[in-house]
Amino acid sequence: MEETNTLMDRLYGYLHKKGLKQTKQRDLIARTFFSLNTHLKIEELLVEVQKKDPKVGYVTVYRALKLLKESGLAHQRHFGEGQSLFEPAGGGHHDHMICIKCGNITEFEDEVIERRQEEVAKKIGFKIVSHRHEIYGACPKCQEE
Amino acid sequence: MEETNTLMDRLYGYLHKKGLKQTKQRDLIARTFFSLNTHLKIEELLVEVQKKDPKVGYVTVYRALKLLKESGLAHQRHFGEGQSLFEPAGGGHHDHMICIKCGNITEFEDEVIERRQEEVAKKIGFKIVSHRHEIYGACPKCQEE
DNA sequence: TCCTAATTGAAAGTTAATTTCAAATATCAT
DNA sequence: ATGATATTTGAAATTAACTTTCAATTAGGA
Repeated sequence: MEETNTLMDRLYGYLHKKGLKQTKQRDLIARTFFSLNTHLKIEELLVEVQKKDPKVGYVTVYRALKLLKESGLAHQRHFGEGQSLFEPAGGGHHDHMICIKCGNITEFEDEVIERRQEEVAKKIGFKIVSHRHEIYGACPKCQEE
Repeated sequence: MEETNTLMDRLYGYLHKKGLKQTKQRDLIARTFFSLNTHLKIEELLVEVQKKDPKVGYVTVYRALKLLKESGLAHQRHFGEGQSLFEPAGGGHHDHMICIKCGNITEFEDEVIERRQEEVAKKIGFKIVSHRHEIYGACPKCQEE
């Protein structure tokens, strides 16, 4: 996968810059994460990783994701309650629509909302650093039933 | 406080309807919560409640807030990480701006964003049940320094 | 007042995240 | 290639926030 290799290179660059090491576990975890290219719980990624190497433990996946987050290559999301999800930080900014029935997550981006939000903040003199906008409801598939 | 009494009446109505009991602890907790009228962690509300009655425990505050939530008189929010916050559900819907320096929370509501969000969802056939829109950054006061 | 179901509070249990630590491993300098 | 050394790994222990359990207490209708 093309994209995965680019992201791996970025990871190697970060590791080198920080004096950290390249290990086979980290390599496997990051590669798996990037190629799945979706929103995953730590446990879910662990399962995928263990298909390749059953000896890798939860903590190693946990730490690898933490590292990816620090390096800017992954985002950690906290939808609703429960475990957090990680997603590769490939494209630009986007927000999320979460199906409360099947759990499916759709990304969206809307220029009008983004701009309007800037205006709302400016009006009260608030300086935006980040934001999250999540829409919960039923995806098309789950409305059929 | 006028508003507090109205909310207390709504609570009593709910309790009666559900066959639940009116107790001095619940009364104190709800009254304190409504009169503070802000975003509070369970622990924070506990501290306030204990100023009046030191014997009230964490679990009782926890359960009282759960009840207020079920009755629609409080909303539970999960900003960032850590503990959740509860706020009285007095007014209508609103979203939040959170200062990442001082923790101050400002509410906002914008018709343009609300409407636009409906359109975005409609476009992909997603049926909105709820949403949350949080803006993180620096409040006016924290930008001065 | 009495009876019964609801409530309280302390302690125990749960869930997800995080830290600790000894053994293993990667990288740097020979 | 070899050795020295700092990093990494994985299991187990710890933490943090929330939730449940259970015996004793209390509210409120009969």
